[in-house]
Amino acid sequence: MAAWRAFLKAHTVITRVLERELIASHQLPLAEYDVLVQLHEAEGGALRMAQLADRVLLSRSGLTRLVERLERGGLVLRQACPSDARGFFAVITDLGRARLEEAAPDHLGSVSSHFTKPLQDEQLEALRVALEQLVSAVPAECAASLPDLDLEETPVAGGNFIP
Amino acid sequence: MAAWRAFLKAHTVITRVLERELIASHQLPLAEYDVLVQLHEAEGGALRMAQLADRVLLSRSGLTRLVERLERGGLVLRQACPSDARGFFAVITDLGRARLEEAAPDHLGSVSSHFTKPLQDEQLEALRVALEQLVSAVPAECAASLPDLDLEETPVAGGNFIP
DNA sequence: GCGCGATAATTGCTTGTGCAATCATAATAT
DNA sequence: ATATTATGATTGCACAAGCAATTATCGCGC
Repeated sequence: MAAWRAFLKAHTVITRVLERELIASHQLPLAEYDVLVQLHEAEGGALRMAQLADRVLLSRSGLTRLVERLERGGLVLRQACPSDARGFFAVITDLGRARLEEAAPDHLGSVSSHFTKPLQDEQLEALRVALEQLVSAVPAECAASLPDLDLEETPVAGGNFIP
Repeated sequence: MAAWRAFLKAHTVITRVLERELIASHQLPLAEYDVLVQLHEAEGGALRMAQLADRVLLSRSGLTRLVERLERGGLVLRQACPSDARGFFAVITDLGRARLEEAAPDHLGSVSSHFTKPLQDEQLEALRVALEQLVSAVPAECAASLPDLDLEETPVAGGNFIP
């Protein structure tokens, strides 16, 4: 139980600090930063909406609006999927990459100082293992009842992006 | 970095599952449950608003409305502090205790099956230690800039409750 | 080929939440 | 004593996010 409390507290505290720091230094909310990272890491800088939603741990509707905001800011654009008329890609723009590369060092620094550095290497590794264990331990029934949160990567029709 | 991602994912996934289960079984959001627990554990079933806010990891304004809701439901009541006319106590009612005792077993079961049980005892203990370390590692300047989140328990004027 | 269930994404709606500003009261200093 | 500053709590406001319902399209069975 103490562990559970610590888990909740650590999450809120660290999350808030990181968000503050990222906004202070680059006017970029964490959620938006995360989208940029995921797109940047993805092949062709593009990802289907559903996949992206899974990776940034957001409901599908939440992602729709988030991408909307980013599109307004010119950091991302939406592009219809050629092979599936229902699908859309979110694609990172040059401006998006620029902003990301600008913000990344500071944010990585924040994560390091508030998450990585305070722990010893073995502690960090143990943490990772334990947390991944927790996620994969969530039984299938539960996962199913969570509308918008896939635990395993779900492949999406329409394949990968061809720019 | 993998550890950080795992941390975020574990939190969202587990948190959502627990919330769903608690609502499904007892129509009780996690935040409200948490308030009841904190009050129940507190001496006299009462806590000053600020203290309560810290314990449930909520901003002060957030807590104001949360207590408002609970008061409407009759699970909690607000009571003026005799020694400090600015202060208020949130006090758990009998109905509140009843609802809590009703919900607690199921919720504890949920925490156990999604958090405690999947880990070995040593893992869990290591997790607790690491997470507490993280929280206490947050530097004072950062903590100060977080408006509504005290890391150390702050004593509050007006002392404890005398029913 | 046609209809029917599944799937991708969005939209309406509601709600919970943090921040900044506010009000009232207490504590402190002069 | 009084003025100034600090503190406890609340309110106005804006916003992000989930859920449920909707729309459009795909793919399967017959």
